Amino acid sequence: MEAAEAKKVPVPTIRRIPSYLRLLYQFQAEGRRWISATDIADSLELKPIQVRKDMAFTDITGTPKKGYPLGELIDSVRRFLHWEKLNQAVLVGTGVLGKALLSYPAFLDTGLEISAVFDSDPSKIGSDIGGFRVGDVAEAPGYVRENGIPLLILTVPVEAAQEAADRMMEAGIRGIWNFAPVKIYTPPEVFVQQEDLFAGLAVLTERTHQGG
Amino acid sequence: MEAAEAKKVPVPTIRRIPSYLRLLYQFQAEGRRWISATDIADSLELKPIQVRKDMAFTDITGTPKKGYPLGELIDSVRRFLHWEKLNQAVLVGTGVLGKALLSYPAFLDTGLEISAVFDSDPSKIGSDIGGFRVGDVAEAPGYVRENGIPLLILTVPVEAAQEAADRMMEAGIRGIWNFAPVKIYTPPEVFVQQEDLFAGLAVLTERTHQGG
DNA sequence: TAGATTGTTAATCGATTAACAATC
DNA sequence: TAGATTGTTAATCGATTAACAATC
Repeated sequence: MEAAEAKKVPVPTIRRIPSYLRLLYQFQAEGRRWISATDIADSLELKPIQVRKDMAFTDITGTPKKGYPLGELIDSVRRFLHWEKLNQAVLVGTGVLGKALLSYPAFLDTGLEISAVFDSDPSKIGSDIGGFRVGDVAEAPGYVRENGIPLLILTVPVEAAQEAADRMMEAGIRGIWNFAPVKIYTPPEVFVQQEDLFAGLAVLTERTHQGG
Repeated sequence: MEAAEAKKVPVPTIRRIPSYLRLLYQFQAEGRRWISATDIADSLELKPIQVRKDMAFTDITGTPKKGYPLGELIDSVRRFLHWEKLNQAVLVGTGVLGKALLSYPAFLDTGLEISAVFDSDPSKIGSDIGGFRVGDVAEAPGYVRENGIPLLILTVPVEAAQEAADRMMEAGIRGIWNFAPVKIYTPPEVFVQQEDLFAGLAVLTERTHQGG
């Protein structure tokens, strides 16, 4: 017999929540104390019912007529995303995309902490990129194992992605943020978030040509 | 009275199709002539019925028992995405993300052509980034209007995104690929593809903590 | 031929939206 | 108080999956 499984939160809900959080910080900067689902929905062109349904997945409790207490709502949303604590990651692959992520200013307040950076290119190993000293990818698994790093940001070329992922999974990686435009195969306990620029480009070109 | 509207293709379908296309190029490199939905599904860990349903939105016709003729299928998929012809874009904002996109090697075969690059920072205007000479953003609307550029790649900071989008829409931009993590408001005829890194990060952190 | 595969029609599943009682 | 808003339960909508006849 099994314990009752907590119902999985729908992916579309998870994806909307960071946009709510950004808005909540804005409202906070404006000195607001209470925020209703209607306030959020109006700003993001969503329906209030959808915002309420999403918020119900966090542990916030609203107050009829007033909405949600802003400070508590921010905390609740951050806990939901696990952004209230540090999420340590190693980044493998210092091509243009890897470099961009290393210098991306907006990862503050997400709890994402890139704690080490690796590459296989001897001409890059030992160099400094965005304040990180680039290590030899051969040393990455040891680093991950010793420090119990849960997350891998994978920004290597397509041909190198599966091999790199395999080595890091052996070292205990639990989740992979994959920017290489290729499917990587993992056992069910390792989660892969595929970031596919071409999927986005496809939606752009297909939809822009509609009726145009 | 209206003409019968062509049924809109579901966004999840559009997003999967570039991954099919990459795989088809691989099969082509291996010398294959016929590809079945099962071949594709096995490689991508999808169900064959889903691949067949997706392919039905392109203009390919398969052959029972054999599958799809590979060359025709590639053409059909590229036409579906409008990647068989040039998709001209201007890029505004040469921060880390903009630079990365300008140097991103994988945009070949997508029909995306960045034809000009602009920034508002005087220290960047006139400089060379990834082989592009950076123009003054003030000149961007004129360039877009004169050349009939349909697409805008928006990689400016959050605070500048709406204003930049507004100027470019006045100049006739039809679709916006927005990398700034903020909602931009557009009239219904201008399509926005929001590329939100934080949405992806949210899925990664939420799912990786599940049961872990 | 027999069996693998397509394309179509129907069933299922899951997310969004609506309705509404409770309430500060 | 009256009205705006929450949280819950039900209805709708759209995408995925199943079933199956047609067929090379």
